[in-house]
Amino acid sequence: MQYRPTDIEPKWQQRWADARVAETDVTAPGDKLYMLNMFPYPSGDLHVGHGRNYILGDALYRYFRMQGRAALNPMGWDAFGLPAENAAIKRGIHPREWTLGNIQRMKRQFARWGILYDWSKEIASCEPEYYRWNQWLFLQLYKRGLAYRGTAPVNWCPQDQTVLANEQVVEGRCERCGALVEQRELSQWFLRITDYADRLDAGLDTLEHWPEKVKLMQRNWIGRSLGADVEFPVPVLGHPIRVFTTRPDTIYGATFMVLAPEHRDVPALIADHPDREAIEAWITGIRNQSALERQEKEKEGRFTGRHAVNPFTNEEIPIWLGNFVLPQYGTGAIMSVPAHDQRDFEFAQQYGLPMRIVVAAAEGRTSRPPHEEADETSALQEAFTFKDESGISVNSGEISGLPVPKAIEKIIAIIEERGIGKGTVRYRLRDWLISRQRYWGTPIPMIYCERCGLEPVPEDQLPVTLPLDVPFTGREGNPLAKHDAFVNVSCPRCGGAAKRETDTMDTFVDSSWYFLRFITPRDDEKIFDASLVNRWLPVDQYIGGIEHAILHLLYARFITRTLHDLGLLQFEEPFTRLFNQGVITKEGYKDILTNAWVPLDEVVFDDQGTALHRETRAPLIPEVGKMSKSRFNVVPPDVLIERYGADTERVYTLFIAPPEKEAAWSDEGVIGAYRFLGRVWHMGQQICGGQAILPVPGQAGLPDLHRVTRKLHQTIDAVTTRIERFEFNTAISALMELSNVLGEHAGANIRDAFETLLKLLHPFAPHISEELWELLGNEGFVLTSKWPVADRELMKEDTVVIAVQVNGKLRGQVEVPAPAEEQRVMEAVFNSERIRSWVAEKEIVKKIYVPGKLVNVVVK
RNA sequence: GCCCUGGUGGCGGAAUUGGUAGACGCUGCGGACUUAAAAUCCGCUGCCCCGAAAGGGGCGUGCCGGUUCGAGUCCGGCCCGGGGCACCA
Repeated sequence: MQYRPTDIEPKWQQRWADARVAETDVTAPGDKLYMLNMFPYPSGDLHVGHGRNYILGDALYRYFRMQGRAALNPMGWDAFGLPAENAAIKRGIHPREWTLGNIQRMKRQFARWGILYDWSKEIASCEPEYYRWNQWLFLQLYKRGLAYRGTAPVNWCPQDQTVLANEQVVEGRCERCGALVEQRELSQWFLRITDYADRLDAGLDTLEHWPEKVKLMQRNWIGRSLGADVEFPVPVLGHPIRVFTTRPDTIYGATFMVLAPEHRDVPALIADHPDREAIEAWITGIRNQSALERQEKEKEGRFTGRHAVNPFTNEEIPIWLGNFVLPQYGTGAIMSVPAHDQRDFEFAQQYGLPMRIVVAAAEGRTSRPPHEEADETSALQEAFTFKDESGISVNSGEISGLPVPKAIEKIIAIIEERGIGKGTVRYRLRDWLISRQRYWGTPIPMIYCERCGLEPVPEDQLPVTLPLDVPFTGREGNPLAKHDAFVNVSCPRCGGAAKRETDTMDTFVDSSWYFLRFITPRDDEKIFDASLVNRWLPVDQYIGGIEHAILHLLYARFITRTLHDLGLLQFEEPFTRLFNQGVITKEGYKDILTNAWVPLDEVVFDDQGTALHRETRAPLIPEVGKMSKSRFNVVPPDVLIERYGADTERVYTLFIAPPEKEAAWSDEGVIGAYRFLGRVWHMGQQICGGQAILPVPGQAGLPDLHRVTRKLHQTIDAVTTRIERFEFNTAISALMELSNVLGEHAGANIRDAFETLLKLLHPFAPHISEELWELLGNEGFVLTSKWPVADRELMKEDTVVIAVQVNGKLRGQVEVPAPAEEQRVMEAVFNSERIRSWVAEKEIVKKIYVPGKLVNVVVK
């Protein structure tokens, strides 16, 4: 019987569904294991690139099931967001309808891939049953002062008519639509994530099973830096200006001060300046710049005409304004040490400001700066940082002679003693702006009353339901604001007329706690059952794309901590193990002239095989990129499954490359996986048809079943350890090797070995595994059978081939019975004619024996 | 600029602690089966040289150098690709 995947796959998918194999009773005892794939945004159709993520998770899930673990593997939908609203505007479909339709399609696709989720726990963030807990969570944070309303310059996307988070601005453009982002001052809702900056940073050290890369990205994002706040007296102001520095040890070298143009003392400083108007105009110009513009501008400054006093040298130092000083970071003011900070150096060079060297290279440092000895600052070409033991303080009073770290310690002590500042820690992290002027999101449960002011919606009135009957024009901001019945409410405190908040929440709020809801998804009394959640969480294995390495994971870690502080959770880190899979790329065609991607059906080839654009006859270049509709390089799973089956897609997807790496899809490569499964299929048919009991003539006239057994146990061992290490590609290659060995013994009694192969194959190709398992007369699912255990004794080889080297060059090999004892190996080596000829008449200096591997004879 | 990665055949990729580089798969070539094609099966396939053949020799993991009996793996210095951050004081 021919291997026809389409004949068997739907049948098994149905059987797994009917038997509810993936449904987990979270109240039952057992060795719990919580697996989770990041819940997807239901954007519609899935391609094979998406498949990698889910196939990987499913393979792992099936493996753990067979290991006897009580594994939970739920799935849901990150269902709020902009694309649904855009679809409504463009095509007149209601966002809800569009979203639910996509969910149905994607669910069907998951089933076709043979992926098992516990659908009894399905959640969708756009349903009131889910988002009411978003609102509840918001109210708890509000009560604790962790949600607040603030005015801030925000990134405004003129195209989408909405506010974007810093992280949604990529190179000054909207992450979604690519429009140039503008700066606007708006009143917004924030979550005080900066209160947790230290804990979020410190917590990274406890995440042993997270990729180093992700931890590093988080660490950089939080941007913890240690330093000191120091006050510099400013006689003309009557109060000092506070600066933040990470290098208080260089304070003797602070020869000027630079303020952000937005600094609050600037108006007073320039009040009497003869060119006041020109400076004010310059400041206004900078204020109107977008973040991108400001970043790209050269360093530029203006002298205020005023001076501060360096509290250590007691010198008067000029106060400048500089576009490179950021108002949001530190105190918006810096002390400039041009000799030891590159930015200050450049600024000083540009405006001819003085510099003083206060750090010298330590003894024994190989590269010494040119100015040494002479204190010749003019010889400096760039700043010399020396931020560790390689630097020694000089010309710095009481800290002179100390290595930099010691000097920092001591100067902070002095600063604190003198009461002019203190050691501080600063973070790059900003508070999380969650307001969105958008319809398709969770309404923020707040009310504005003219008499009472800001009033939270009482908890017993939740959810604040998102009205469905709104117009979608794509203009003039949020459609919710035009829904009178939604907006006009009575104040929960005084009962008078009041207005509802029309901002909705950033969808990252939805995804910052969804993993908690999966345990008790239908609970309408509370956000989750704390005792069950504390048993099942943290998530044991979280799987998702690297694109969520910073924001989603950081927000989830933050919200988990706030719930911990509310006394609901006993843990602070939501995900114990994290795995980020790589993207799948595929070649597409790009027009040389316009640099635009060209659909495949518009590509023709000339005699030389050069790709041409059918329309214009312009040459095209093949280019590899992430699969996306705009690149016309997607591989739809339907076509693939129709032709080769889901098992083939699964095996190929996992075989193509190590899962964390980027992988290039190859249509030819798929055939290899298909052939492999075809061979397994035929072997199964033969064994089932009784062709398996006849001995085939081997070298000794009999099948080498010993070799089969050995290979089988080696494979059990290899597949098991490789799955545990996420080395799916080599796990599958081990199975191919086993199937090749079994193939050589096709006529022998390999039935037991073959059944074990089916088990090992199950995580990767579950349908064919179940089908052949049943064909061989077995009861029950392979999925619910027990994962085999390797017998180390049976894995051992009978003979050992020892490589023989002379002076490190391979000169031959000898075969000895296992175990390869040194004496026997050496005898064999020197009995070999061939090898003796290489060492003949030379003095043997040394013999090196590596057990079971090689012998190296060193001769003179 | 800073940080993190990676560089192995025509291609995707294998290679515990330094110990026979190229597993497994794709492609390509040759053969079997077939009226033919597809599918399937078998063999060969890193490069170069000697040989009719059996066989033998040399080179080879981005480049240069070092340590070692022995280096894809360790050390030093470069070159190139990918990703993240980017005036964060």
